[in-house]
Amino acid sequence: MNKKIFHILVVDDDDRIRELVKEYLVENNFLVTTAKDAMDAKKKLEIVKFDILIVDIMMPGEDGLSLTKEIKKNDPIPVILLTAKGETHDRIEGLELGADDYLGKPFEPKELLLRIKNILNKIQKPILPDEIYIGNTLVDLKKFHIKINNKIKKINPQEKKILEKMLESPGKVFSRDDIGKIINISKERTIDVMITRLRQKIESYPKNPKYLQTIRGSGYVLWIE
Amino acid sequence: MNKKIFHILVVDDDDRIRELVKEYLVENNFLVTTAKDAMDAKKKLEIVKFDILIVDIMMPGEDGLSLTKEIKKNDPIPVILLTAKGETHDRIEGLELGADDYLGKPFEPKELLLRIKNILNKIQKPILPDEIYIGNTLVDLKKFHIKINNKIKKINPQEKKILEKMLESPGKVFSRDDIGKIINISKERTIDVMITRLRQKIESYPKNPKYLQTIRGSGYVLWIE
DNA sequence: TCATAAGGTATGGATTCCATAAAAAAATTT
DNA sequence: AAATTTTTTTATGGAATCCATACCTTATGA
Repeated sequence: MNKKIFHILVVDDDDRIRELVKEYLVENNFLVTTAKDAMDAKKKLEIVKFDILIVDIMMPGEDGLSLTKEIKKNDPIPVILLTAKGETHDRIEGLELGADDYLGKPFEPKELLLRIKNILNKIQKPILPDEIYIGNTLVDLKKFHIKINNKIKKINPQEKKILEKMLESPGKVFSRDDIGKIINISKERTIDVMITRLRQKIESYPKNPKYLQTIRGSGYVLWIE
Repeated sequence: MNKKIFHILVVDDDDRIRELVKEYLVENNFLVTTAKDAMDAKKKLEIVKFDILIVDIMMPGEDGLSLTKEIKKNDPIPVILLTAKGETHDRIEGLELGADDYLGKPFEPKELLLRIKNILNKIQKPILPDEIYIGNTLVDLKKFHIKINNKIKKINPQEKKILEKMLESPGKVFSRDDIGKIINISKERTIDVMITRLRQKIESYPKNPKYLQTIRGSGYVLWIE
């Protein structure tokens, strides 16, 4: 049985780095395509589906941050940003934009490989059906709908994201940190608020939650029956 | 805006014609591979997946008809046959064998291009029936008509294109980018406008769209019931 | 049982995103 | 080339959502 071969797109204007990275990754059994700038990258993204993107922040023309932002709008593809030494601000901005990881230049190829594997581990997500039951509550993630007691309620994108993740692992305790990572938020109260809202939508008696429960000191769990 | 690049295999024993056709198609943004006889062609077909085949009927060794027949047994790939002048009988036989089109030599490259595009158009799109219902709204794409509440409204070419694509995948979320690709537009507001106009035509209550809905942050979906 | 930590929620400002009217520009028909 | 239709842009207001804060409630264990 063969493992799936992952296809990586490396976007960097520096020929040397591009080829070096490519060579190293190919040695490690990845399929690698390179692009020398944002335009080139977008062209290739339209034609082929990549599993992961490695993007240099500093590039002539459209820069890596902007490219990442644009791509992430339509595609949840994982992105690793390459930043020149000390670009702390960019790093933060990059992560906020939805980059999944970053790596400061100069870097050890081995380190890059590590990050890639790390990300690939994470993305092996089970595919959820469009309609899922939580007790008698019908959740339609695609439509952003919840049907409870014959009433239809709408959920918003953030709520959907959280629900989606929790539905992938019913019974698993999600710490606030976990949830924060899903929707890029850190304040604890804010996360509580989102949970409250979700309860209002999926529970018949939100004050006595049956499915979306609090684990004091640890976080929240979702039970689906 | 970039389109998918199609890969064409040209099979002809005549070097001159092979190169001429190749050159012309490459100029028109196709990826072209050539083969000088049936054996050569089959070898290449095993290695790479082509989108379309152009085959000369008259060839030393296995001829074009036989080759077509053989290939079509395993692969529904579209084939255009090239026939010498006056080979009427072959033409008919060729079409019976499953060739998708034929072209009599000598031909204008432009004519070949036309046939290719014609075929690619067909295989690209799932075929929709002429009349489709969206709820109680009757859409006739061919006539550019929409019949809603017993009134008939006209849709414009662009509107038709969008509707067509969305009807091919009801329930699929189309990002503005997706829609932009359909009609070659990039401005987001412009796309909003087209959606608004479509709503005016297919929805009974355009302000509360039931079928053509907005997915905030993601795009638009069309539901047909 | 009381003090304290942890969790719940109502509220609202800021921001982002979307709808649409109206006008300009382009394409098409007459 | 005038008229008409269609496409595209622009401007604006409004709505949805995000996110934080303040204040309230509940659980826990000393």
